[in-house]
Amino acid sequence: MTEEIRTRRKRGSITRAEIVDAALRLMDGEGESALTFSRLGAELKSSPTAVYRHFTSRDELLEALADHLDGISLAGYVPTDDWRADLTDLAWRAWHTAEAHPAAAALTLLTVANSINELRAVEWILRAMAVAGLRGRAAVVQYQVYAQTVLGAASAYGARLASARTREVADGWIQVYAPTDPSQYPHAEAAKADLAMINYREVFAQQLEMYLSALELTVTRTG
Amino acid sequence: MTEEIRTRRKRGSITRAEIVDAALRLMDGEGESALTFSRLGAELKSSPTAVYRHFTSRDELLEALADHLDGISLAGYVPTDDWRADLTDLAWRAWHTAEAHPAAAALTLLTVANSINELRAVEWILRAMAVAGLRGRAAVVQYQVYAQTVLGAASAYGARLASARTREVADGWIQVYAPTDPSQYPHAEAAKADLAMINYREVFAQQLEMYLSALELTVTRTG
DNA sequence: ACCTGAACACCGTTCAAGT
DNA sequence: ACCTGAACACCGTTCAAGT
Repeated sequence: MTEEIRTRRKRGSITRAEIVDAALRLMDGEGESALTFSRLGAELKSSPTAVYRHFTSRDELLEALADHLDGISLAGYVPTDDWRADLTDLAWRAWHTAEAHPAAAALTLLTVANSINELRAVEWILRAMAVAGLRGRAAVVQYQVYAQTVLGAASAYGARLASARTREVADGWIQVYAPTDPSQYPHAEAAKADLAMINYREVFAQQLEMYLSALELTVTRTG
Repeated sequence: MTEEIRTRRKRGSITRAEIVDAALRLMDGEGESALTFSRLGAELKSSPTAVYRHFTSRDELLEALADHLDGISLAGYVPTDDWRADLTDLAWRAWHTAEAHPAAAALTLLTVANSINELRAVEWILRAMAVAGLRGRAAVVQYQVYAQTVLGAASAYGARLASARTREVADGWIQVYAPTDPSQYPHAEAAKADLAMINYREVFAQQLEMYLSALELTVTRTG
């Protein structure tokens, strides 16, 4: 039993950025369930309710967290004149962010944040589409297809890592399917060993390559 | 003020299927926040704790819900010898399930359920890959790419519909981006009108078509 | 894998009062 | 968009007792 000693925090000493950092640290360490006002207060060495001076609700905090993850992904990114290299770079940045912050990525990557770093991402992706030769509606549709492909895969990866971490299962590998009556599922049964050995990074690499090839085909057919 | 009258439910009169149906009805009507033991009890005309005789936790109920959604998607599906038609059919079935049950789809579609209907889906998709000419590891990787593409898009769609429903925003259209300094984001600024008019069904159709074309190319190159 | 009501530890949020 | 502690309505889960 240690005595809880806490000196009153000075007026204005808590910032939104500090709160978002604390929230991310909690989720990285112990998953989504660790993100409570009580735990945040302890992490910030303040009262749990102090967070309400900076965010009106838990949802608003999550929106800020989504923007923060976008910011992490984009940090240091510099566009080039090679659209395919740029879209590959941006995709792996999202993937690595999900890998570093799985619980937060699973929770926020699929929601539209309408925030500043999301806008920066939109700008860079649309720029790459323009370099590829796409304009107007076609460029916007491809932005959506690209974003859906990358963010869907990254957040699924985050969800798998987060649930694996809480269930103490090995990372990156799918669980084995164990049908009660294998003869009813011949293809799944035959693929059992390969299903048990899937590496998600390789699947993402394949998915990205297929999308970019299809995009290149679309572009050359149009241009 | 109406008097709450509830007769004791008979032993064995509550089934897992009935509970899952009630859970889905609650989420369809009022979103994820409506899925509480208290609301479930009211829906089942039973004690909230009766659910614990059939599921050991809320998480286990969600796993059963995930399986139920897979079952809804597959209902009436009959495979053919046209792999491209089959993969298109299965993809739109997932999409329409997300459209009919957005909150439940957003919550469960991205998690691995390891359940019977998920196994049925794996079997049908691997069968289509086999018809396309893929075997072994290559078939399993393509199963993963396909599933990630379709489920990522469907659950993102569900999440958007669910948040639009709770926020009373029009369905199927993206919110307008409103940058504070438009000149910093020239491509996003120029695409503003098109971004505001995106139809997600069309984006999904495009994404699916691009994946299937890329798959066809892979297959013909290999075979 | 029977159904119920009371109880427990917790959670997000509000608000009057302190600096 | 200041920080705190008490309070409120709720939530998932447990458990002894009823059928």
